Amino acid sequence: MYIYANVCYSFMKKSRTTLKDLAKELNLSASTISRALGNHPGISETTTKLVQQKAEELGFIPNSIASSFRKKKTRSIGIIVPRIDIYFHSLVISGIEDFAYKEGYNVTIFQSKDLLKREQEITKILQNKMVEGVIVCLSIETDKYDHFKKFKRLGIPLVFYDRVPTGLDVNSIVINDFESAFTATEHLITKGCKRIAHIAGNQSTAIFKSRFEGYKAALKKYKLNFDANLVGQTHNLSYEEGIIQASRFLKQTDLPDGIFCANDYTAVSALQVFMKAGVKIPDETAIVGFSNYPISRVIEPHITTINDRAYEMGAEAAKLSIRLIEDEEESIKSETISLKTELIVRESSLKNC
Amino acid sequence: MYIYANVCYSFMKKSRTTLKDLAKELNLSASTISRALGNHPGISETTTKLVQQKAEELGFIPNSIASSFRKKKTRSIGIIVPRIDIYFHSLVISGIEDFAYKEGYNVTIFQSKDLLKREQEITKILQNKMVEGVIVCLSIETDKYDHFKKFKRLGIPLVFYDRVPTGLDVNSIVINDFESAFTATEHLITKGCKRIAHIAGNQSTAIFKSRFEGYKAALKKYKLNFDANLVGQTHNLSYEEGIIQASRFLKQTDLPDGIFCANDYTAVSALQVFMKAGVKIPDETAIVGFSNYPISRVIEPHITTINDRAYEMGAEAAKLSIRLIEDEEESIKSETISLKTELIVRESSLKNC
DNA sequence: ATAATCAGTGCAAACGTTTGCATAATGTAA
DNA sequence: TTACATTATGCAAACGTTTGCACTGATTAT
Repeated sequence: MYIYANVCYSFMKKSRTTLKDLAKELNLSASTISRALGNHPGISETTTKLVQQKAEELGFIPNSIASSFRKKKTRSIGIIVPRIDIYFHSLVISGIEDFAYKEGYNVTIFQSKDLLKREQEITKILQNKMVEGVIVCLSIETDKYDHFKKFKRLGIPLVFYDRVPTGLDVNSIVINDFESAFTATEHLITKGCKRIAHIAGNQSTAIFKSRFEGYKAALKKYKLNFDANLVGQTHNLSYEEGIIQASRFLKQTDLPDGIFCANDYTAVSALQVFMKAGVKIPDETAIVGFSNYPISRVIEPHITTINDRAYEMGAEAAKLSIRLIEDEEESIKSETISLKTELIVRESSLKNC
Repeated sequence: MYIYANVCYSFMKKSRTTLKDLAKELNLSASTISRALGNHPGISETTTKLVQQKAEELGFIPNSIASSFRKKKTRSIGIIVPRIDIYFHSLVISGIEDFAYKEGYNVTIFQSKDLLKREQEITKILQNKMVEGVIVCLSIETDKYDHFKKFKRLGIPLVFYDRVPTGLDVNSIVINDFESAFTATEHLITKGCKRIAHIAGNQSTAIFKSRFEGYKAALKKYKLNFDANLVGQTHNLSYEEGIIQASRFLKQTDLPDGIFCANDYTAVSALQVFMKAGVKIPDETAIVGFSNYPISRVIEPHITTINDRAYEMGAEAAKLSIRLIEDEEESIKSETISLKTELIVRESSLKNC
């Protein structure tokens, strides 16, 4: 006795309709179809209409892989960021995606997780001609740049943002950290602060070094003493490190009457540590942060901070990248675009003076 | 007199070395090269070594477009999110990217910007066989799902997360919002709250409706009155809307002694509005939020909240998507994975009872 | 010694689209 | 009418890789 089973091959390849199918259907050549769909001027209007209608009817979907392969254009951009879930980067990516979308490009994202090794792996993947341009924010570990050299040889334009290679001739989008920090510190000074502390980021990273320099330059300009005891070095500007440094400031015999923090997280720490100790913010100590994180406009008192233009940075990066992709005569010169930041004044620095 | 210029065509196509180049160089056929590079068992060890060494030497980079084209496999996944710069989504994407990267897939990201029309456009783009799987969080406007149907016909597996189509048989990763809200409310009740308010999200969105239902169910179980005056409906759970609703609660003759908020932003609003009015948190009014945003563990008092497992949600979505892509016999059944949430108890609900 | 097996390699087609060039059909000017 | 320009379409190659099949020469089994 035998039992016959009726097997249903649900996975049978649903083969798509191709150009050729359409061609056969309409008794035209594949080339005519291709041109008609692309609104090529050489094709008569009637044929064009006919083809487009039939394509719609048969649910024709062009195989963009085949097209990319033939045209050697993928219309896609690769992005390497340390992590996506850092607010700053998510904003930048949003700016990139928005601009790229408008221009008909799509974006493929990779996280280096701040590991040099992973960053190197990713560059290898991206070189397989999957992307026409690459936008990068370096991992914190990155201290050599050989893995990026191949892109140049392959004619794939590279744009860096925020954390950019030092001493190299590259395209980059940055803000002027020095100037921004100077402005922030100056703001505290004009509000009457005389003894201004700084919570600093990792000094091996150029941007945090610049912020520190900007702070010192402002002090110098207004002839205020620089006191090393009023500088709290941190490794990664975390909330917890901010608490440690602010607590250290609190132990000084002479309290600082202003604190410029290299980011908003540590500004929150400083705010909370000082308030808990009974120090009045901003009247006894004013506080300025950096980056305009969402929390800065929510925590009380709201924190004065620097708008670091993350979204615009992304949009500019995409714009530059696409220009470099599409420019016939690939420019030899590299470009650095520096975005104007903006001081957002809120309660945390509004002392009556 | 003539001046001769030496023109340097810097844009001359730097043509890559191809398989054929390698083949010619080594007097082997392209197929042998291809197999050797893929460590095909049919090729002798000596030849394999030889080829790989030469490939390295000539800086051969496989053209993955050609490979994708031939193999009909792109190893890439498309993601559609409302916006990248919402912390929740950036976490989910991080989870997706991490898992996908480990499996050798890459991810291409699109933002619907919460617009149905843009979502529809994106689905069209994604159907061009650029991706093998698609992961989606619906736009807030989306109330019809026809634009997703083509994916099924094309055999491209679709996985939804968080905001998923209602009444449709789809793959999805969600948390149990009902149960989570129930737990959160129950927590307030066991802390002694008798008059519990709720700041609710848009009730046309399933997840916020479920949270509201969970809140009501907990009240019912513990025989507490449901008071419509203690429910603040919002459109998008923004910080500002939270302030409006919390202020409304404050005007009641009988203040709520507990507030369950459908997200952490509105929990912050409630916290601040009540504190400013001199209400002691948590002793007079306890507060619980939802989603475990970074701010909830930073603001003082720290906010009790629900960990909504965003990262894990992404990882699970990627895992399911890849399984569906690689499974030969494309399963007919669709799957819904519900992740366990977790109540994170912090100061804002720790009243002495 | 013959047949069968097997390891190692090559041939050639295929994937679906695009595009330079050729061709056919029509219109226009001399 | 002839020559030429114009318009609309088709032909066929190309993009670089992968893969089924065929082939060769060597080894093993009968």
